[in-house]
Amino acid sequence: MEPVNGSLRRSILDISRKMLVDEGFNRISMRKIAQKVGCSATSIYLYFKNKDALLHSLIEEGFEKLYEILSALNHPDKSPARKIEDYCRAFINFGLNNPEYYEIMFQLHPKHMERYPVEKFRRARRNTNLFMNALQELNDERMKSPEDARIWANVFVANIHGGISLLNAGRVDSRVEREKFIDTLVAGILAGSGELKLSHQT
Amino acid sequence: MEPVNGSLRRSILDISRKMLVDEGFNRISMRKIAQKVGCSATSIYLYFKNKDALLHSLIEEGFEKLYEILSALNHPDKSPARKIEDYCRAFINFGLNNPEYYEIMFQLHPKHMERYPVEKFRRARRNTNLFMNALQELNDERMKSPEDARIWANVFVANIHGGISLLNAGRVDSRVEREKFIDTLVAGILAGSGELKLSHQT
Amino acid sequence: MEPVNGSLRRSILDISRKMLVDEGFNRISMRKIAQKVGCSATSIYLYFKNKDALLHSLIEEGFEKLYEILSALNHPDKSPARKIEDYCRAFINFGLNNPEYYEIMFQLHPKHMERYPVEKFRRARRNTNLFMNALQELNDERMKSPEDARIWANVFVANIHGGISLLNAGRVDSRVEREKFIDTLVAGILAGSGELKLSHQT
Amino acid sequence: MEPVNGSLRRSILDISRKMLVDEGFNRISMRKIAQKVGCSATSIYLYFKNKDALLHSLIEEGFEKLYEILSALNHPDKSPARKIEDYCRAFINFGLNNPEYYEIMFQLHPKHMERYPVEKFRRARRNTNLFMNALQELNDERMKSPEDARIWANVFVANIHGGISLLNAGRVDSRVEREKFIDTLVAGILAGSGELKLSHQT
DNA sequence: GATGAATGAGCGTTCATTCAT
DNA sequence: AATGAATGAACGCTCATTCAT
Repeated sequence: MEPVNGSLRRSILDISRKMLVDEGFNRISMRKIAQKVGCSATSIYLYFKNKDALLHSLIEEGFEKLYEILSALNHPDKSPARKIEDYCRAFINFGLNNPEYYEIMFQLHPKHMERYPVEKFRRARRNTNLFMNALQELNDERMKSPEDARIWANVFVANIHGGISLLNAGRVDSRVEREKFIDTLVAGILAGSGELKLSHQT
Repeated sequence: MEPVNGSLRRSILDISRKMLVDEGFNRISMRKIAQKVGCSATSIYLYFKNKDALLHSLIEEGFEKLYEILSALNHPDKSPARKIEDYCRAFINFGLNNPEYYEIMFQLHPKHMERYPVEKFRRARRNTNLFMNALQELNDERMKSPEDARIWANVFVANIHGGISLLNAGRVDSRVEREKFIDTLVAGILAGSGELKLSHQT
Repeated sequence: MEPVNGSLRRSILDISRKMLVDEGFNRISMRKIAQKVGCSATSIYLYFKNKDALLHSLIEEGFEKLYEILSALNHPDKSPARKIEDYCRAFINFGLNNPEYYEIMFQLHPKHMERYPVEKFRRARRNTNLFMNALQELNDERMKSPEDARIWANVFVANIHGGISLLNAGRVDSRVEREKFIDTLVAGILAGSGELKLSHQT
Repeated sequence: MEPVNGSLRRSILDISRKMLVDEGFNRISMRKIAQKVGCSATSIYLYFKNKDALLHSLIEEGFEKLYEILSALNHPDKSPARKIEDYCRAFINFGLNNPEYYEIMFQLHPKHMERYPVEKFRRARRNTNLFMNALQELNDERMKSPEDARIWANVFVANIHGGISLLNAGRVDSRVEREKFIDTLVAGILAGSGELKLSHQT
């Protein structure tokens, strides 16, 4: 997968990622990427079989990046509740700061991406698993079984995702302050699982 | 579903709505719609000024339909908690049963739809307002101010939306039962706002 | 040629003539004409076989109109030199005030208008003939034969046409005052045929 | 004329120039050009940004070509009167022999060509300036000021243009011999400016 | 490793025109 | 006398991709 000389490949990924965030997936074309990278459109095909393959690489990188961010918060001396809150906030920040990235990671329907090997989406699970593990560390009886923790972890991710998605799509009532919305969203998530509470009031 | 006679406009709406979910907004073309409808591409322009106008009509229909469903649940003799739960479940059902509508209603970024009059999205508020009103009926001190109720209503919608979105996108862990996921999602939402509880255990 | 009820036909001609001047021949469509007239596009076909036929009618009217203007200047008690100058100025005014009209009358290549019966262009000759007749009234020996007068008449029209054409196309040096250009153009024409002079200096 | 190898750009220019006179600017399409050239419509865009840019190139080439022809006649040991007559005849020949160039150079209204940078039309001035310079070399008091010479130069060009335009459009009376018409046109121009005379009688 | 040349397919849209009523 | 419904053809243009070098 790695080319002999990786620098051009790297540039293509970096630039197309930025363009993705700035202009949206359907608006970027191989031509435009090549132009910004400073190579010919043909050259992209040396490193990526086609546009889809480039997209797949971006998705993978996205999941990787998010996992790096979240797993860095997983200090052993942190309370599980605190971990969960930190995960939530970091997840939200990631989604808001990389909206188009986020779109291809979580909103792209597999049907629209048939060529993408489904199993790769499982990488996303690693992120959900962080939530699951923290939930199991809680002494909550509802979370004792791994099945329950998994369900709740998926629900948490869904809640987070819903917030990011509506914010990015501009569908949150404009009279609601962004900050308060996020705080309430996180508070709701934590409360939802039972005894969790926000670590501080804002 | 066939154009047969008269309502070609209706056929165009129905078919393009269905195509939306199968192929995504940017992948459907006027030609393809026409082909499936069984008319010429030109004919679409007899009923819709352009592609955007067609999409706008679909969005409007979606909001209208959802509001019809939710507002029908707003019986005066129902407890506010029960109302909220009913709203949640009906909302989720709508999203899962009409993924085509859902995608354009909640996932389409305004940036990609610049010509859509933003004010029309305010129709969506009517749905959020149903939640808000029910929340204010609760004797929860956190919901006393309309501002707080509005925030929570938006958070609820975000939570619901996140669940629908991940389910439709096939991003919920396949080991998690769909039913349980939905129940937990709703339970989490209700618990999130404080004293609310599921009306029945599953 | 006249329809039973001529009013709609009249409206179509008037409006399409105005649109022609305002927007150019290729920019007007049957649809747009119909819209401005306030009838259906189909209705235009009741009075004109097709778009070309409508254009032909406009051309005919143009020649007719120009002839009306020019022939009105042909008073018997006017000197031939004065007649010629009056013709020139009236011709120029017509061309400048009806630029698009003018274009279809004088610039439209027969090749592009194959369906237009060539003989109809002979109507335009009536205008040239006014010049020819006036030239023959002069006691200029060079104009004695009708052949010579005809040549000079055609040259005069060409000179006038050249001025109108360049002015309308914005191809006259912008540092040259429009008024002076026209005066010099007319002076040149009159001098060109020998002893003619401008009736007044400006 | 065939694309053969290398200069596809050249073929596109040549062929579209020829098509221009046969079919008119608005009637030629990128597709039709491509078809005649023997390449794909897309390929044209490799050499010209869009249809307008192609047209602009043609216009520029036309002005360049005409200037080459006229300026070659500007020998220092030639009398100004002779220069002017030579310019006239060469100009006319150019217009009659290259009607395709001519149409886009002098007949295309800026309104229909909004994107063409107006300043480029100033190249055409170089041609008018040749007339202007020759006129100033005359010992004609009416031409002493540069302003007057400029006006007369523009009038000369207008006269020439009118003749070419009507000839090319087939609007000169068919009973008039082409040769005589041209001779008379030139004679008229020369006489128009005062003491100029044809260098020979035909 | 990199590219310039080239293309077929497709896009949203407009057009003149026809036909049944 | 007039029209609404419908369409085939064409438009300028962009796209992802290929291929010879």
